[in-house]
Amino acid sequence: MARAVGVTPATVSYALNGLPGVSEELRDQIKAVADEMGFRPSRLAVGLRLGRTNTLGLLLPDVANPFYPELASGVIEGASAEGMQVFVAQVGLDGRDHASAVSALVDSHCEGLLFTAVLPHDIPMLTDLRARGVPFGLINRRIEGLDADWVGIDDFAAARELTSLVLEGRQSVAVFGGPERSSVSAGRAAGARAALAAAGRTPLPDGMVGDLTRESGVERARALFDARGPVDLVVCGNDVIALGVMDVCHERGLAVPDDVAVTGFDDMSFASAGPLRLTTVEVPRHEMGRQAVAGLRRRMLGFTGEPQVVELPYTVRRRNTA
Amino acid sequence: MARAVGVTPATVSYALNGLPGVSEELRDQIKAVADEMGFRPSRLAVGLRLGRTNTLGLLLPDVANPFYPELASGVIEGASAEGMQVFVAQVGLDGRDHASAVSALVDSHCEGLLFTAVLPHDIPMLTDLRARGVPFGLINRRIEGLDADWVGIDDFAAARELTSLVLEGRQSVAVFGGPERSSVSAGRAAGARAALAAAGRTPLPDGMVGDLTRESGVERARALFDARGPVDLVVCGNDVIALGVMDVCHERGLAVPDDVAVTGFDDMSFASAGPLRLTTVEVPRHEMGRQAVAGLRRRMLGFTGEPQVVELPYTVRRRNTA
DNA sequence: CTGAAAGCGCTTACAG
DNA sequence: CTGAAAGCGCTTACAG
Repeated sequence: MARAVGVTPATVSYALNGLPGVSEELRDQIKAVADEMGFRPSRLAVGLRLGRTNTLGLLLPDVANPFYPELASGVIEGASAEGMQVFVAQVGLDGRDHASAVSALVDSHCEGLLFTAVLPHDIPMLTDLRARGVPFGLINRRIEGLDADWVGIDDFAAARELTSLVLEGRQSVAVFGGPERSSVSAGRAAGARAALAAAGRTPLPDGMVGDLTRESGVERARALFDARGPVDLVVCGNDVIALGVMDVCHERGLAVPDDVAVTGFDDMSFASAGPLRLTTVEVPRHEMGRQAVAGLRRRMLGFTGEPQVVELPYTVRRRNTA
Repeated sequence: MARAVGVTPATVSYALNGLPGVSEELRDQIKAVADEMGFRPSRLAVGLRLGRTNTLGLLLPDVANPFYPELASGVIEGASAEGMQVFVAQVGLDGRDHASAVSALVDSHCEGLLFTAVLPHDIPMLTDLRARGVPFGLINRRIEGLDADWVGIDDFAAARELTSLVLEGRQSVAVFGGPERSSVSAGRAAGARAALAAAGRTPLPDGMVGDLTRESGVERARALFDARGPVDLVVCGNDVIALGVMDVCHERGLAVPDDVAVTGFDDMSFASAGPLRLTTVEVPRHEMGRQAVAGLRRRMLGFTGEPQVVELPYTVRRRNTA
């Protein structure tokens, strides 16, 4: 490329990066030739030289839960708008493989990492990351005892609001939460309990903890109905669990919401499919991704202030399942 | 790192890469120190030196359609199993931004690219890519007139099989396909038509082409029912369209499948939600991703044979909507 | 068996 | 205003 114009690589670099020290005429000529040849600087070489790669890493748990792809979409879109590229790595639902995924990402000189499913046992890995000076942010889940940038919603308040809204006239209430150690699931379950407590009630002890899957919803609903017959209301930790609960209602001939009311959480696209129009909380997944990138970007640019906590607005959607 | 052991970087490189020319004793010592210090070679430097980055790029259209995340999951999993990392880039539904996404990926020295939503107008971009020696593969959609590695299913046969299966007793049949230029949508629509033709029938001309979205399903169903009243069967280009059609059936008090039968395509997880149990075709999305990586990997390793076409098995799932 | 040197493709002080 | 040189962190022929 340099040879084509008859100058040194240095001059090309100056010209293309708009630095002073090269005449306008020559600059234009170099730019023209670069365009013509389709010359583009190697990001590898630039990264190595500058120590800045414009790359970030995103860690996602498995994709059976459509929550994550939409979050990822926000991250990729936000990154792309800033000229950054995104390595996406996949980790187990329980955060298995976090460590190896992280080291692969760090080896590739990601300038920042975004985590979407942290659990308490990830603390050593994260403090190690911090010690190595790699900025990171948490999306959705957070960890008690680890101050870090975080983007999410107030799951407690949202669950309390949703539950209060549908509680009227419902006596026996089950809360089908998610994994015990997930801050998000814990917040949602606590919010539901708080709403019940405000009405002077306590939830049934059945099925409070479990996976955020449809199968888990099915299993827990079967066990619950076997043990207690149809209950009045099942508050679910996410829409997917709610789907499983409604599968069981259907299988046992129970009408939703007349016999059993059901609420979800997240407002996935399928939550309002056909006759099934789930009462749930809309979580701004895409925006969470964008905001997380914005925060990480600031860190990458050297911001060293206090951990930033971004709590986004949610929307309770009352439809026809509760 | 080299200094810590008191040898040159060269010796460290030899030791860590298991090359001959360094005593076992020294090798062990170097490995021990490397582990202790958490030393990991910079992928940037290795990439620059070797011209091999162990990185691939995946281009996805927007994620509203849950088809793609599961495909992406297969790609990421397959790549990870081979020690490769994946840059994920997002392009518009109609392949807008393909060119700029591709050049960003190429700048980052991706050794191969995987496309999931190519259209005929992408041909120049792809031939240019080939001219530059960057291997690529197509998943799901392909393009007539461009020989390239491809992984997918036989959409024509699957749609024909599905349609024949549910055709009995259904007189007026609409086919709600996807975008005209998508090979996948075209194949599915043609398969449905072939099944109809075999029964001596032709589809209604309404709504044959449209987006693969729920909104499009809603709009087309409304227009169809307005024009012709309830039809006997609507064959949809994917599950999401089918969802929209069933929304309209519900809104107009039409029973599925008694008044209107509906079929989908893809078998997304929500396709069998509660009372809604869509008759559809299961597409092995995850496996498509894995196979595409395997094929691309061979190319990256220098395989230059004929374009490889991998047609994966599908499964027709007859449930209760048709 | 080990060390010194060149080079991957850039950028950036530093001389001219 | 332009060119020669060093260096980012590695790997790999090439001498010793």
